[in-house]
Amino acid sequence: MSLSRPTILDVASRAGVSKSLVSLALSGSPKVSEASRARIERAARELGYRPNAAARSLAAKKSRTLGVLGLDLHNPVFAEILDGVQTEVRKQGFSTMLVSGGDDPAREGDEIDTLLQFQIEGLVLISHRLGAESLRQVAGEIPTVTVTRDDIAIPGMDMVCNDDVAGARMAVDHLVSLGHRRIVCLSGGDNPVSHARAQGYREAMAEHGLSDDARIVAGGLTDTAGYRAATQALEYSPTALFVANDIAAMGAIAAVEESGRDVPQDISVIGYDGIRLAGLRSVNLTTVAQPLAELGRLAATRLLERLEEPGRDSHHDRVSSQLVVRGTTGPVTPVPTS
Amino acid sequence: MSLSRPTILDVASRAGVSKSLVSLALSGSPKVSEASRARIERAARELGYRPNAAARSLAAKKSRTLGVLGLDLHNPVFAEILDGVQTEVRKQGFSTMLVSGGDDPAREGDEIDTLLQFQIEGLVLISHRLGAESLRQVAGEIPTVTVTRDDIAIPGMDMVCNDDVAGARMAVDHLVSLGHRRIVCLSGGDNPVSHARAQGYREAMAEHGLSDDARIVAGGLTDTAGYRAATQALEYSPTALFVANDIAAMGAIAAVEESGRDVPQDISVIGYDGIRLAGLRSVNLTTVAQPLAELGRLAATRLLERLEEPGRDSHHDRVSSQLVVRGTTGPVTPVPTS
DNA sequence: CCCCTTTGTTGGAACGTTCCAATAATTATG
DNA sequence: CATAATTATTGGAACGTTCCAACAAAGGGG
Repeated sequence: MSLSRPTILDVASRAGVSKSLVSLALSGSPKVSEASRARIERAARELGYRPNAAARSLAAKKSRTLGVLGLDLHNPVFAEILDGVQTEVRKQGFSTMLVSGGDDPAREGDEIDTLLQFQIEGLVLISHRLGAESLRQVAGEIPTVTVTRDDIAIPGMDMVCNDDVAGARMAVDHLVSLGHRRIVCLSGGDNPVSHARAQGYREAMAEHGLSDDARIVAGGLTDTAGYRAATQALEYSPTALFVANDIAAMGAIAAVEESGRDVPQDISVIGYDGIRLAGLRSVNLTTVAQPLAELGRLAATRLLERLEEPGRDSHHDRVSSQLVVRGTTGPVTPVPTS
Repeated sequence: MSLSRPTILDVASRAGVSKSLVSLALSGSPKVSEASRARIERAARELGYRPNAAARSLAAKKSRTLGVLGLDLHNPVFAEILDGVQTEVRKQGFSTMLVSGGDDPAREGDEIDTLLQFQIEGLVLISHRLGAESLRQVAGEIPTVTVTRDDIAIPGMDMVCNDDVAGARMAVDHLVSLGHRRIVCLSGGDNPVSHARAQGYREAMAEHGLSDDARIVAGGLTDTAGYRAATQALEYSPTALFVANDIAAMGAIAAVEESGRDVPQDISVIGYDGIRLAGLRSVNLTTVAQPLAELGRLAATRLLERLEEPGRDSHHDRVSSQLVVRGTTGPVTPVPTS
């Protein structure tokens, strides 16, 4: 048993060629004779040779690795986007290095630093909380693409997101088509995404001539935030709730049910995001589904394109979301005014 | 604006010292004078110097990076364990490189290969599907710890898991204490974890003198598998279901409710794992909770310990799980035999 | 005041690759 | 059959670190 890993030199001497030829052969160069290639491949296999990524990256000055910064692994939205990113990145022969910021926004900077130490060639930012300033700085240093965020445009940085305003409208349209008028919006708090969704709600309500019925309750993007906001929203005796995201919608449903009302019999609830969880049988949530994996795939594609062609203009993709009707929305039932 | 990143040499010349001293200073060696240290740190800061991890790993022959192989990012169990791993690993100044196998078990081998190319120093395997053969081979090549699996003992490999047999017993004990007798187990299919949980069920039923009531229905670990298995289980007209994991339990609840029965009024349901999701208000699932983050933290600790002391004996930790009573289990309601 | 220790500091040799210019071997061309 | 053109192969110089042995400078003891 060998003490240390075999290197390219071991392979070379076993195959009876120079290290350079081994390097050439293993990288699939066409100018290696069939005979040599076969012997080299055989030698490599026999020795269990595995290239040293650190040495490769050092010599080639490129790591063929992309960094991904995500907010939080528990967040299903993040997990599903990441999945799309990974798929595409791998397909193109790159690797992925993943870090997550956790609850401390300040740590996101450190995490990016770690990624840069590993000589990543590009950076995917998923639902991050970087300010315009830091974002600009990062994007200046390395090709960057952000996903789910389109509030800050930076030259040379690509953005991939869904159209939150349009999505929110779809949600409202759906509810209105079911006969709802008293639709309350449970907002997701003070962040760009939630603002856009609330904006779409307002616009759609106006279009339907329901501006007077429009009510926005301040909430958040978590289960408990949804619960609290819904509890508060019940004071407006709504027939439907448009909630800023799926997780909060689940909290809202719990609040509605605890108040003795039935979903969707008494109150319809619609979420946003289209996480898998929403499709589970016992959840069965109507929602505006973003093509999450597709967002990730697209982000990876844009980033890899930019690596090919560094100076190109910023791409700004807006993919369209889709209404997925499940069991938490239904027609208004006429209130027995007895 | 400089064309390429500053190196240690740039820092050295700016600080007026040799590259060696910079290296020493930046790695916190005590044998650097205060004056030099200050100047070096200042120079590094001014240049925006960031060490090149590839070069460092090459020269030092260690990467200070751990690899993590997980089954699937969507799986909340995995995400929560990973969280624990990351926390601990980072605390010790290591980085983490994450890959996931996806649906194809064969790809897990490739993924490990990628990790090894990056010169990872240790490997954390979370709910993987490697066979004994490959597992032995991997563990022979690199310090390895597996989480949530204790069926294959390999010398030099550490294992961290919960006691599934004991956990399943707790579930049954809980149900029995509520007066249940006709408790059906929805198994999680043909894998070591599910076998252990079914085994615990059997043992507990026997202890309570309920062997004659014991029924195991073949299921799976997904939402739909739980749904189907529950549908089938209803034929035994049970008063309670013990389901192999939380996700399947959610499917089971949907099946019970669709059949017109109420949870927990007519049928109690208990899951296993303790994913956060189970705690959401609208889910509110009673479950046997594994300390998932703790499992991850412990795995990382064991692995890092092994790096310190390579030859040591295998550790085999079995952490205990905890019953978390929520809203899906309740006392048996006497059947109106009318 | 010389030698010895301690404290700082340094240059050079790794580490395992890739890349390039140079060479060797082979085939085509006149 | 010599020479040119092509095709295969090679050695050496990077890449940016760490580590080590060696050296300089400064105190301390005799």
